[in-house]
Amino acid sequence: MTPDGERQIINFLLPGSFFCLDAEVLENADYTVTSLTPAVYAICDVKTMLAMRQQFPQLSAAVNWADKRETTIMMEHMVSLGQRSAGKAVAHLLLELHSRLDMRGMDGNGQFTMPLTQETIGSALGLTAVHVNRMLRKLENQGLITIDHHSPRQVKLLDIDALKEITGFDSDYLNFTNIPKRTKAAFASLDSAGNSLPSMSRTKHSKH
Amino acid sequence: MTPDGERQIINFLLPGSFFCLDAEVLENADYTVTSLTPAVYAICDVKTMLAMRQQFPQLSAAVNWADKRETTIMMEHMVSLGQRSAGKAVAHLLLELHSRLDMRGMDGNGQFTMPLTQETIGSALGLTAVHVNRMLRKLENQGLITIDHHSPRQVKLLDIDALKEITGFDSDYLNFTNIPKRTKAAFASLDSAGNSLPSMSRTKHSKH
DNA sequence: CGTATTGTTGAGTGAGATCAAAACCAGTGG
DNA sequence: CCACTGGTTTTGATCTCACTCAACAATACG
Repeated sequence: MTPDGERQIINFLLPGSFFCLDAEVLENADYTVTSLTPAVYAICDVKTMLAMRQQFPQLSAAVNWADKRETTIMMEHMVSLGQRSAGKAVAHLLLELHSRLDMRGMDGNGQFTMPLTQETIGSALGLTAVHVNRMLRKLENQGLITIDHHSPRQVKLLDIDALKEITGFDSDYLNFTNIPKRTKAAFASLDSAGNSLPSMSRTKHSKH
Repeated sequence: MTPDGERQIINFLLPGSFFCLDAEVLENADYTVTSLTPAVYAICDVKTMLAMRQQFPQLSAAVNWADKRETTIMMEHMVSLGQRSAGKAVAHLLLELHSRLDMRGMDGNGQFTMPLTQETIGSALGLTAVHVNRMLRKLENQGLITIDHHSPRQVKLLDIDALKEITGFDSDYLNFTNIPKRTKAAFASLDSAGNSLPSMSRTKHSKH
């Protein structure tokens, strides 16, 4: 929140998300977490977390993977905030939510329940609720989406390919194929080599 | 970069920054890193990194601390992109750069060298170079800053308190007092207790 | 020097904000 | 079952901040 009462939504947590991982190393956060729906969550205290990281390095890496994925999504949100027009930003967000839910099997071909109000969408994209409304209506008039406002709010993407084309949506930033080969290789060699520290880092100089 | 050639700058790396830590767990990044000035950097391969994390858990936590700090700065940039007016966003960025350099002793009372062009600032804040120019000129006319455009570009903040007041700048998000007590305590107890996994996580339910 | 990059300024335009009012809907309580 | 309430969506009219286009000045650099 800003001093004058505006808020910026940083990210949307979906089922399966880790959050507040910074509590491990940061004294206090300058953000808050609120739930838009009833939700189930688990708290893991710092001591447990750090013990886990020491005893199960690969599990620790997996947590880092999930964490970095959230950061990547944040970056994509920054692109929407800074570079995309209102219409594209709204459509992009719908595609993102659809994609993230889809890979957990939580949607049926383009349709998903979306508990976000237009005001909430606006707070995420830096737009007013009024303008979000106009953009949604435009997408609906273009035959790209339909929205059923009866709770629970349902969104249906009618032409995903067209939406992707319009917004330049590239799902690569969501579809990480899990831990990369180099990471697996590193763990494998660490297991066999008895944990000796490999080569020192190299120092390089960049041109302007 | 977007398909239509626009770019969004995610963050500015200053001397001492870690970057591309996601290479540990992500196959490929959808961002690039470029240097605006000659720079010196070191590469640490994944294997070395993971070995370090296993052998020196506290060093690992320190790296995570630096990493989370970057994420916090990104969040503040999202606030600028989504909620702040152009003038406030520009002033806020100047205050941030000043603060970050100040805590490394790289500025002299409000003055620092800033290799960013107005186009670069625009790409970070979602503004055009022309409008960044107007905002900078306004700040200068208000007697809040001066800029010397002879290379190396010098910025001087004449009234930091006024700038903070105007932009709602709160340096808390930069001034983390290093590792928090709970983290230190966790490490201490882990050292003495022989690394047994403490209590399991608790599951909770949130209301709507 | 000459050329490319960066900064500056003005005039006109437009995307999105603001203000305001009405319709719709989900709960609540009588 | 209905009236009442608060939150959400919808639409119109107006305004404004920031963009676009364009020209020129200043500076950097080979």
